[in-house]
Amino acid sequence: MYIYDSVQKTKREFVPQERGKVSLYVCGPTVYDNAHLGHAKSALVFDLLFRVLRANDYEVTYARNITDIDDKIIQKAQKSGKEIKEITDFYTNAFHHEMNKLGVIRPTIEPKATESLEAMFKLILKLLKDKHAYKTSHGDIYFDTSSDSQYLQLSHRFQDEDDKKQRVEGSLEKKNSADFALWKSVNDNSISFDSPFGKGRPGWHLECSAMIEKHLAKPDKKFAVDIHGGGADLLFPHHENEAAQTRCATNHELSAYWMHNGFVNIDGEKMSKSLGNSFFLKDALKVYDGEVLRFYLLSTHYRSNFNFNEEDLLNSKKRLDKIYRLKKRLFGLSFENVKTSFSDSLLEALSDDLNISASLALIDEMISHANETLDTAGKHKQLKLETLSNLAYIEEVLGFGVKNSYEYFQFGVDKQTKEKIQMLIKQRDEAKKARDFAASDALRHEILTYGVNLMDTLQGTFWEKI
RNA sequence: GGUGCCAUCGCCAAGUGGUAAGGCCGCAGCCUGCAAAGCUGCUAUCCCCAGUUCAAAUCUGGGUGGCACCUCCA
Repeated sequence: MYIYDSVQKTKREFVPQERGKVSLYVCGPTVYDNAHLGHAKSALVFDLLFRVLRANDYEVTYARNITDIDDKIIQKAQKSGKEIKEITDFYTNAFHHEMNKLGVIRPTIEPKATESLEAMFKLILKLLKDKHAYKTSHGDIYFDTSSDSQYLQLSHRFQDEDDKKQRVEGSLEKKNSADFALWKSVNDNSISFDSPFGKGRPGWHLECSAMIEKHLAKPDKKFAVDIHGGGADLLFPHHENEAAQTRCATNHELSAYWMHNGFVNIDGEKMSKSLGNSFFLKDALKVYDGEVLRFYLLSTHYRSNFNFNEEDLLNSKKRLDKIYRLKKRLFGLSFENVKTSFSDSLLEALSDDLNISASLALIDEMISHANETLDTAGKHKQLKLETLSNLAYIEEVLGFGVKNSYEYFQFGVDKQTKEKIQMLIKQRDEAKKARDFAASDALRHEILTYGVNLMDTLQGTFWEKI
């Protein structure tokens, strides 16, 4: 398996620290609002990585955190008068529900910040003891970036001297402008946690380092985890800061490989609430089948920036449709797993830094070949078994084609409409039998007004939502 | 201003030194009562200029254009 390491900026062979075992940590959502398409993209990319690692016979421990301590959450709580937990539980549940619809497998561990406070205290105490952190007169604790000679090497940056002075003069008793809060003390009645340093709240960056130490890190290894992932924007400052804390507080580096997924734009513009084009996943899921979104969001290489637009989504759906039509052609056949060269090729493509394009090309070729053979030699049993196995493999590794074909093609059509369509199809079949093509075409026209396409096959007439 | 990324057919998009994958759209044909679906065939020399090389979309230099990050952010 090969992975592009966005810190070393090269694609290199993936070798885990422990033979056959992989630890993977991905920065998850802050649960103060609904998940948007960018969250979906990130979750999907690492879901694919998770699946591909497992298909390569690795035993994977995959942790994706839930940030449930955050200023935005607190603001929301104060404004709405709700309890913090009420808010974070709501959005955490919504997130899980939506991920489920996207076919995202639950990570092995989903640590929460609120459950990792002890691990955070431990890190802070160690950093204070070793003079990598300092306390201000207000009781805040900062990480001293000048105490880490390797600071900024992860994100390949250097410090701007002028900028540095300006910002430090500005406020906060910070030693260096880049110093970041490990602990923010709270003196009033707002929400806080008790700690060895008094009441306060942890800094965001600390959370991930602490969870990794608590759940994944092994003391005798050079790196805390094998792979650390997240959105491209997290490389700096979030990952830089995480890496610095871990490096200074423990005897290991944070991660052996770093993976960053590209951003999702909408119609060429960055998603943002101020622009009003923020596309919440829950809204997209009302209009599109979760798997269509999964397929579309995964259809471009994970490192590229992704430009979301409806036209591309619909084109992409046509490609997924082909998988389901083939599946439909083989409906009812008993499954029997057969080894094929296709699965090897597919895994090879995916194992090359998740080369999805090469994988989809292989899938399309497999589908065409299967359809061609089924057209000419419909009773080709071996081919049918192989094709079923291939489709099963695609389901397992890519999560495409996991639904029932008929349900897939009827997404978003209510029961009443379905019955109506069935009735019209029945009438049309009768007209066809009577060779009254004028009547049959008129009925087809009527059915079309429901946004439905008809297909006459040897097995009968089927319909698909367009 | 600093740092970095990208530029391949009308659209989406692989390939990163050995002579351009795949999908959508389009055209022709097979199949079909007609369609749809499916199948077959056809469609690009890779932003521009210069260089390195037997060989470059792929490496180097210079342009042009787009984008991201610079301490809220997947």
